[in-house]
Amino acid sequence: MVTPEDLKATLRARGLRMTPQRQLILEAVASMAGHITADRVHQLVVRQFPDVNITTVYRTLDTLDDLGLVTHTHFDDGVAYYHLASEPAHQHMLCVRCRSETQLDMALLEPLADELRRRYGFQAALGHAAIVGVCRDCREDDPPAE
Amino acid sequence: MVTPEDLKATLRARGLRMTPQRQLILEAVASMAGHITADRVHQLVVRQFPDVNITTVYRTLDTLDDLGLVTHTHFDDGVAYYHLASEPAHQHMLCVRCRSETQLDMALLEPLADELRRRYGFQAALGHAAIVGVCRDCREDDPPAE
DNA sequence: ATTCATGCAAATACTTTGCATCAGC
DNA sequence: GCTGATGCAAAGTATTTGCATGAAT
Repeated sequence: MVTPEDLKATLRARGLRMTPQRQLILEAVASMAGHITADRVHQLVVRQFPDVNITTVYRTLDTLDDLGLVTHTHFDDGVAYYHLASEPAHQHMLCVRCRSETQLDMALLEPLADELRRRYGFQAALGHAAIVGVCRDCREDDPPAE
Repeated sequence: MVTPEDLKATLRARGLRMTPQRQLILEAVASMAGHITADRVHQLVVRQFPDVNITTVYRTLDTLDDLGLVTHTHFDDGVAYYHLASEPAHQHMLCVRCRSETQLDMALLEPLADELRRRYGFQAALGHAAIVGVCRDCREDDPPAE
């Protein structure tokens, strides 16, 4: 859990300032167990402070990402989904047919990450993009080609 | 290699029509060894036929995707990158620091795909999204946290 | 002749930028 | 008071939609 004091300290270490907006936006991300979009963060923040601008939300999420407090993930729609960096690493599988999401044990990705590191020296952020495909139920209805 | 006749046959099987635009757009995708964006396809097509509209490019790429002649991939910028479906399956690793791309042997992803199929019944399209991370050279300059 | 495909313009969704004002330190 | 942060408006990028015209069958 990231307290306002933690946030302030982290900001100051970089010469940045603590503001109510930054605190609110971090709290909004934290309030969401899973992922949240900039737009949704804005909706939540505006309930309490109607004048906070969506621009500030984008800028702040970017700042928090730089600070390492949050990270973001892309599904297959070009939208950035944010979550707390302190959350346990995880991954999602997204069914392109029914749009259902299945949470995934990150341990399954470790062997691949190790292999990429060993073979290519590449430090893969495998949680960064959701895995898309076709889920079991949809395959039963109409199996994909491959 | 997809000939105009192949295209026509594939289209007709679905009650769709053969048009010069569709042929040109498919050729543009084929001409590019790797990935190509809708915008880039448009640039290529317009050289020969200046009046072809970008809307038609988007619609046609979508149609070709439905027909299974092309597929698309997302990197980390929300842009769709297209390539021929008949190309050998492959994958890219994208360095978020230097934006360099490394081609990847798809065989490395097979174990993971198998595991996801076995455990979750999920047919993953692992080539659909690039793997982002930090490449060897950038790690040497400034290693990432994890 | 029918009906799908195209071109054009406008709209949409997400995100970024310029700039004057405001507020944290 | 200095300088970074914010709000607002406007622009930017990728993509989609409505509709009248045009072309494939």
